[in-house]
Amino acid sequence: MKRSLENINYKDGTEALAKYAKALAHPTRVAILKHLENQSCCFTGDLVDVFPLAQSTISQHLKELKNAGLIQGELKPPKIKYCIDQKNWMEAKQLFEDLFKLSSVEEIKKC
Amino acid sequence: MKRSLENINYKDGTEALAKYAKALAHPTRVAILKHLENQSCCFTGDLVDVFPLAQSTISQHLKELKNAGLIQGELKPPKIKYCIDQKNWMEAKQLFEDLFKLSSVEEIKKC
DNA sequence: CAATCAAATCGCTTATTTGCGATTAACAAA
DNA sequence: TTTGTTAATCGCAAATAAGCGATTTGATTG
Repeated sequence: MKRSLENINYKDGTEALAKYAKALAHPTRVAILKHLENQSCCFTGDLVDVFPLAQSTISQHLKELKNAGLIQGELKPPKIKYCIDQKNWMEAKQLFEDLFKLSSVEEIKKC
Repeated sequence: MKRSLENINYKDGTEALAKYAKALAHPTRVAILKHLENQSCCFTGDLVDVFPLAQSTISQHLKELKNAGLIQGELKPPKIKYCIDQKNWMEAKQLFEDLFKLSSVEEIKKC
């Protein structure tokens, strides 16, 4: 992929929002998060039972959620308990809120 | 990519949320939306001035935002005025709100 | 009709994502 | 130390996404 040489300077929070959105950009990952919310926490093994996906695939999705900072893994041998990462979860919540806040007030009258 | 033969039945709203998140999963598209919010509306030409990206690239991003339903184009010859699609924008807002609502209340005490 | 201007689309390249099976690593328990 | 269980990682294939220049389309104006 040819990329623009000059790297773009986005406004504050834009890239962070995109990062979180990317993590949410797959239905399985959204479903995992919803499952985490309902079950409080869960193990990878549980998810393999819930979704018709291979263990490696689930693990990969968990990895991406972890990389984005939305979840964290707590070692509970012989399993790993995944939980929502409250700090980043709240940051994401705020970023999405901010994005949707503006327009809902201003857009209607101006557009 | 080998796909699971059985297609997964996600809970209501999960795939819609993932669809919107995917549209937001690129900083340029987030920036475009913020720009739309600030400027009320804009033309593709304007965006080419704002971002160091080719016209075709901007157009592609606009197409994806349009496909996701987040924006709509109004013909204002010889230009096209893009606006937030209020109906879908509100649906997206609601879906993200719902996702983030649950955990913020329940998760802390249970986890 | 011809010229013009904006925006979409095409064709191509490269990067990333998604998925799987197989293997490896990590850790407890026997 | 060996065994068993769980999750991560590797290596691969295929699909998508991201970017660009070039071209085409669509609508207006001369």
